[in-house]
Amino acid sequence: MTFGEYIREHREALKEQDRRFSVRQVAQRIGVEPAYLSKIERGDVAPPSEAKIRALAEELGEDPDVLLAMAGKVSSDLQEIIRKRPQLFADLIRQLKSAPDHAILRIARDVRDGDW
Amino acid sequence: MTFGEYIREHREALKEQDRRFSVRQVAQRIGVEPAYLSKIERGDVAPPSEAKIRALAEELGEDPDVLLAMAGKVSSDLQEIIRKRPQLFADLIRQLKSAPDHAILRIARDVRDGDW
DNA sequence: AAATATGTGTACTATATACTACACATGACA
DNA sequence: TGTCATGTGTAGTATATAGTACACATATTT
Repeated sequence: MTFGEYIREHREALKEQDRRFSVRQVAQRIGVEPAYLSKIERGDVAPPSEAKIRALAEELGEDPDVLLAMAGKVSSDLQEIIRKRPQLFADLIRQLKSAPDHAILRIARDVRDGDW
Repeated sequence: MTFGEYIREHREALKEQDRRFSVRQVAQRIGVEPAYLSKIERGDVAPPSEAKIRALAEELGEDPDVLLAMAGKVSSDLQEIIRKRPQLFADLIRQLKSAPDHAILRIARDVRDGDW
């Protein structure tokens, strides 16, 4: 499923219950032209900027990191974290490339709980 | 220290011992015009593409992830790893934002050794 | 039936990215 | 001293990114 398809699907679902989720009205709320959002949803143009994707995520109640990923992007705040300690993070992330989900989850939990 | 300054410094250092490290010759080996490399080193233009930065890292014996970071970029292979599991990695990386170096290092080591 | 809202086609535009090509003054060296 | 290499100034190019503006046919609402 492409970025555009995903957006369209979820926007239309919300529209069932609330007609404020038309292309035009969502476009207005996230600050783009309706024709542009329409083209994005149909894959006629590339996904929009990170800022617009974030606004869209907020509007549709979706996870911004997931939407950014579908758009082929990585959140700029994550990039900044990595850029500040490139060797440490590059090494760790490559190690985790083939780790199972539960292992990554557990590490995140351990770090959060301060078990280190 | 900027990307350009760093490159110039390290290239000049190598040039002391080996005159094959002139702007012209390095430029030729990494596949750019000498004038362009000159401008990069003086910060006259933005850092080059990821591919050229990698070639430069190879040529100067530097860590590509570090050079990419100085250029304000994050390696595309890391971005791809994150994009495949955005929630897991986004969460983990944000957790590790303020973790001390030794903690991140230890996690990477633990993962490598399979202690999980 | 009239007014209004909706989705989309077409045609642009502005800025950034990632360079090349050529010329030229200066310095090294044979 | 002539040749060759060196670093750099100027000008230009191709492609990507991130959109806008307007018009128009088709619903939907009043």
